[in-house]
Amino acid sequence: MAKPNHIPDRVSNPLSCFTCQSRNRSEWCMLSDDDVALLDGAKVTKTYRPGQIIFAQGDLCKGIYCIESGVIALRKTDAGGNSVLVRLAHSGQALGYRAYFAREEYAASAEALKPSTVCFIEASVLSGLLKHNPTLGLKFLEHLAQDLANAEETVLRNVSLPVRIRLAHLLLTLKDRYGSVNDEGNIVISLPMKRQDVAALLGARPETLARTIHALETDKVASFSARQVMIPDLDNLLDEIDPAGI
Amino acid sequence: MAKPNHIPDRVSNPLSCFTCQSRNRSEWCMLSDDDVALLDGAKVTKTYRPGQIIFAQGDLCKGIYCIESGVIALRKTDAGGNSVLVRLAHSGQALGYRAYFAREEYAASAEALKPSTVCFIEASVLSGLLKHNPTLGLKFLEHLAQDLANAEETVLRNVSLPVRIRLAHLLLTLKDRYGSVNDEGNIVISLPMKRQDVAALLGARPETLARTIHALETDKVASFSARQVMIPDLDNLLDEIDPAGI
DNA sequence: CGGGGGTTTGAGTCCGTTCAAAATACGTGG
DNA sequence: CCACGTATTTTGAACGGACTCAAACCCCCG
Repeated sequence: MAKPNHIPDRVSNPLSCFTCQSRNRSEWCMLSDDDVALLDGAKVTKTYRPGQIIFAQGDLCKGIYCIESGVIALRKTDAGGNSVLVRLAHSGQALGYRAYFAREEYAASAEALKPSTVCFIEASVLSGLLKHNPTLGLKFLEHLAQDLANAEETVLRNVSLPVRIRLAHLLLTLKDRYGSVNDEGNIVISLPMKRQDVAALLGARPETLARTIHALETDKVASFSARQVMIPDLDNLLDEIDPAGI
Repeated sequence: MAKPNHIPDRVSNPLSCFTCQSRNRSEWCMLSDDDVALLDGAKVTKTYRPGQIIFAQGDLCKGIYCIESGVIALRKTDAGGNSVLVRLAHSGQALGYRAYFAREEYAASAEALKPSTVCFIEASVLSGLLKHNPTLGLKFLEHLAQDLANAEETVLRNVSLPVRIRLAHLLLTLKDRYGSVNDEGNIVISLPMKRQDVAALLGARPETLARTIHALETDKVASFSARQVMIPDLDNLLDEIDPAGI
């Protein structure tokens, strides 16, 4: 009677919202102690292993999720089976709020890329908090507005820039979260996903990505091995994005 | 001392928010009479002729706009001069709320495509209304969430569908707002924009659009003349989008 | 040590782009 | 209302980036 692998583990003794470090970096940071207590009592915490699905595109939205730790990919697929990776979500970020506020079904699937702990907050609890706390709504407004800016930026980049430059842009943003500097002073990025997903994030095929990676290595801009990216000189990468160096 | 053409006309005797038909179709529909009075007293109404700019990408956001009548294009341009048309906005819709809620500069320019009347509401007035009316914030949350869904849908379509099918999709949505049926029972769409803008909406070059239009005409799906599109049989258009007819 | 998913490579094709020129529509002033 | 100049749209030819399909290669894991 082993548990099927696709069922996440319910955490029986989860972290309290009061001590949750992620909360301070999230939209919940301004809640009163009473409201945090409410949140804490209502949340359901689960853990997901890489590949497990938190919610699937088309599912009814019954609340929103909050990532305590881990990395989640939001993947969107069309009728023809084509798919893109909309974005990555990290600890402290909410999940599923778009569908919640639009009163729609999920327009994307959420899949754990790393072992992740995620709390679920039911719609009724959330709507209570929102009525109670006007600034909570404003936080979500800010978040959605920035998501929208990112999405529109992506539209523009996808139609106007070749894959090579889009990849350079992506490495630059991944560097901030997943980058470090090694002994030789090179920037090293530990990618949280496989090649397929990097391609899906760029709106390109895996084959195209492989070729583009090869080209960047030939030009000494970056070297890739498994999920490690080494960038010997950041200026070279920046030159990709802005050849003129303006 | 004629007024320069790029300066919009300030309307000295504008329509009251109480009688504004557009308000009922907008996020403002649920305001109390007191709040409508506040809005009415604070708004500044201007008219714009085709080509005039309501706000420009990079400008500081000092409030939001509300379209009383007309058609506005939101255009986004990158450093290299590439640009896409993000969306069209119509009477009853707000403008510039993304920048307002994200506390950012405008990420796109708003340009009148048709003669348009637009009201401006200052940030201080708006923030007062938002504090006062939690449901106003929820309305904007819903709007932003739907905008985000559209933007992500656009990302997916742009990377996975050819221009021809994207154009078919576009015609289908334009039909709802700009379409009518003529004497012979054909659907006729009066495009509110020039070819360049249709291309920018598809994320394609004008030349590509011209060729694609030619192809659709050859296949008897639609015929284009100036800004009129005639669709003799809607099924043909639907077949473009879903060739299998599933 | 043998699968099997993921990645890479190769060859060929297609779609969309670029650049240039011709045709057409448009607005403006006479 | 027509003529003119300008902007837009269309057409053509050639190029190129990304895709498809297919096979080989590689890990990684059982």
